[in-house]
Amino acid sequence: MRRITEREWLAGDLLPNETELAAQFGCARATVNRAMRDIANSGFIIRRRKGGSHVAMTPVRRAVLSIPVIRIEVESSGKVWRHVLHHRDLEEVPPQICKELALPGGTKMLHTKSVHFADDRPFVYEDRWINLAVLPEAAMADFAAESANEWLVRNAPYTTGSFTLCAQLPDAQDALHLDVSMSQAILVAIRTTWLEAHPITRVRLAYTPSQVLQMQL
Amino acid sequence: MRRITEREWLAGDLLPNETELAAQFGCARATVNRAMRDIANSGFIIRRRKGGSHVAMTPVRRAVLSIPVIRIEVESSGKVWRHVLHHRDLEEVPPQICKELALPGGTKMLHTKSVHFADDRPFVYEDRWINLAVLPEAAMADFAAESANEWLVRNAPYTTGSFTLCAQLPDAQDALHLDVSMSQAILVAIRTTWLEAHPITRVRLAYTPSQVLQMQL
DNA sequence: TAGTGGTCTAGACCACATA
DNA sequence: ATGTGGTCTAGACCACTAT
Repeated sequence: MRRITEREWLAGDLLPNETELAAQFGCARATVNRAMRDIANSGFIIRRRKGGSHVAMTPVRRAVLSIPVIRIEVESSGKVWRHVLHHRDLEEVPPQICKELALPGGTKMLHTKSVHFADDRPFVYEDRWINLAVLPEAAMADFAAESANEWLVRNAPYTTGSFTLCAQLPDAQDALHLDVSMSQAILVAIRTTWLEAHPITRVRLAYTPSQVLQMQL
Repeated sequence: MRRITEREWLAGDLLPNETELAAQFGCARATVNRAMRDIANSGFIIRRRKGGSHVAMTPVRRAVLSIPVIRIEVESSGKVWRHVLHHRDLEEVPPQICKELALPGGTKMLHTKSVHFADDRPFVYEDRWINLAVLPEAAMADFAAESANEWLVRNAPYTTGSFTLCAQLPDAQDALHLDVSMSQAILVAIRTTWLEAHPITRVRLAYTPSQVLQMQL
């Protein structure tokens, strides 16, 4: 790492192999392997069998966003979390969302709408669809007592998912629930999770205008 | 992992220790260690010496955003990338940014402004500060030929950084350079990178309104 | 104080991609 | 065909921290 950050080894350069580095550092090959695997995970080098290890040409810069349960997110900033369930019904899924989830048109899912508060100020407005075909227990869950967000984290392990972020102007519902004007930009996150090939849940989160997302490089 | 995703081991449960698991799987303890370290890194378990390994209470879900060089980002969507440098000057850094970078007020840095195009349509407007104290070579670089974005990726490895996303309405400069109205929400990313304790660069990227950020869970 | 994970070693065999 | 990283082993000692 020192040789890379101090530009002694430049982008594209071939590094010595593990055996050679072990000799240089006077340690076992396994120790070098462990270190280089960590460095490769962090994106600074590219490793290939037979090809050797190279300093990454365009260090793949990755930002990692931690997504805690919303209650934890609020409470960890020292505020009091509260949650109001506005809507809960079995409904036909809009065509666009059906397409997103690769489901046939006219499928019905559990639709919930709720607002999370931080110190009695709206924090995020959540519009969620839950697939009862995969998760029938959700029909019995009391989402007024435990938020759907938290219930799902505890009860619905997933194998894959996607997360999309965009900037929008609040629609009428967003503005009403977040208590903001319709002329301020807000962050909107759309998240879907899947258990193998089956969609579990699709949620749209509308954040209040002051919210930012902080990530670590 | 199977026992966690199939909810045989629930949130908070104590896992057997490494020696016990090695016996169960009929492998060496080092192999169990390697596997559990990976699982801990992916957020499913929490490990503590003497305390043992527990299934994470609120699985910290992480979304990973890949940040390629902007030219690559444009070209990988099949479009032609082009780049125009509008401004390049040694200037006094505004107080707010000085504070952000933990620099004394009145520090001077290289200030560049440029627009990246995709198929001749504005893609992102970049407003960047570069710390010549850490990176004197940047004073000589021709950012009209190679974008500052790309030059820095090739020439300025960093050790830490932060990445902040927010939704904003374009200011006059954004609107002008991106050729959009000032009443559409846009995504704005602010990114800083550091080499140890020294700030290298601070950039604000204003995206066009249609842009979204896609991440993998 | 004792038990856990963290780390390292010296050696071995294997899978894979490249020359 | 060959050299590289990938993985595993059996053992050892250490650092941390819960009890």
